[in-house]
Amino acid sequence: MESQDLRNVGLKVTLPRLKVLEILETTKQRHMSAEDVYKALLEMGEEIGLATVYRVLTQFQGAGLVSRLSIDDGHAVFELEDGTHHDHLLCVRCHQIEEFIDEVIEQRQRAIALEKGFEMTDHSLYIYGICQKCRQDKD
Amino acid sequence: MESQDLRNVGLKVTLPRLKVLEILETTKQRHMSAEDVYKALLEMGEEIGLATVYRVLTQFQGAGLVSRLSIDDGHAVFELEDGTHHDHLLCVRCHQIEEFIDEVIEQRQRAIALEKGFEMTDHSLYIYGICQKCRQDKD
DNA sequence: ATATAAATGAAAACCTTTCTCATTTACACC
DNA sequence: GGTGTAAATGAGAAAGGTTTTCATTTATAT
Ligand SMILES: [Mn+2]
Ligand SMILES: [Mn+2]
Ligand SMILES: [Zn+2]
Ligand SMILES: [Zn+2]
Repeated sequence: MESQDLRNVGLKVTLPRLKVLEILETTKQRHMSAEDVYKALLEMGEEIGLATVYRVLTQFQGAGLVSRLSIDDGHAVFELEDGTHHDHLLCVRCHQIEEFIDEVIEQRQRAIALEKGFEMTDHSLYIYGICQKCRQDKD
Repeated sequence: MESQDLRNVGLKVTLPRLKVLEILETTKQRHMSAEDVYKALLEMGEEIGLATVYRVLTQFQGAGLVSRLSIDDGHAVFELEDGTHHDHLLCVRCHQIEEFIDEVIEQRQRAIALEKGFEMTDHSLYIYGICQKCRQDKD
């Protein structure tokens, strides 16, 4: 049960938090905006305010339950944290998101930070492009 | 003279465009937000509206005179285009920006896009961290 | 059950960026 | 050098995603 997940990270067990967690765990799309989550809640019959959705997602991020991607167009999407770091490919046509891991890139990033005297705290890498399906549909 | 630079890219020579170009060429900080440029203009005694600064910077970008970076916090910064693609390291303390080029990373990105069937149109890579100076100051 | 601190909903505020529209300006032409 | 016309500008409004405010509701410790 998710109640324990919430208590484990020091959050009180409330209906909005349980429902948001449920959405994230059961929805087919792994990457969701706050608006996506909000709409999914409405469809589910839960009248939870958008402000609360934002608050809950931000708390989840702080608690390490979800991570937030900041897409170029000033739009954030959230995904359940699974412990494995990965980066993203984004289709500029259909907005589909794919994930990838590349240890060579990770390594080079660490080397560059070191070279420049930076203590790396984070990094973000997005590859933008046109996905296979969109390229077939028409170009 | 910059007038010719503007004509070369098909832009009429106007005072706002000349002054914005002058700021970008003479300021010590290579990476500037629209607000930064706007303030620099005010200090220079030029009363150019912020909307115009945004318009001019966007036109310059379209013309290939400047490039725009989208930083994580939904903030854009502009820099004079010098023809060489590069990526950025950002200090999360003092917001200093450093640049780097890494052909290994560039190559891997192309390979990943290919692997996933994406036609890459762009990519953005930011390494966040604490710069050398900020680490010395106190940690 | 009760008290208390925390969480919520609704709406307003925020912040950066873009748009609207009346006014000004650049530049081609005479 | 004037003139006409389309383009550029400034001020402010609007946009759009996100955060804040504040009165009300809720979770949890006692
Ligand atoms: Mn992901
Ligand atoms: Mn740069
Ligand atoms: Zn696509
Ligand atoms: Zn620093």
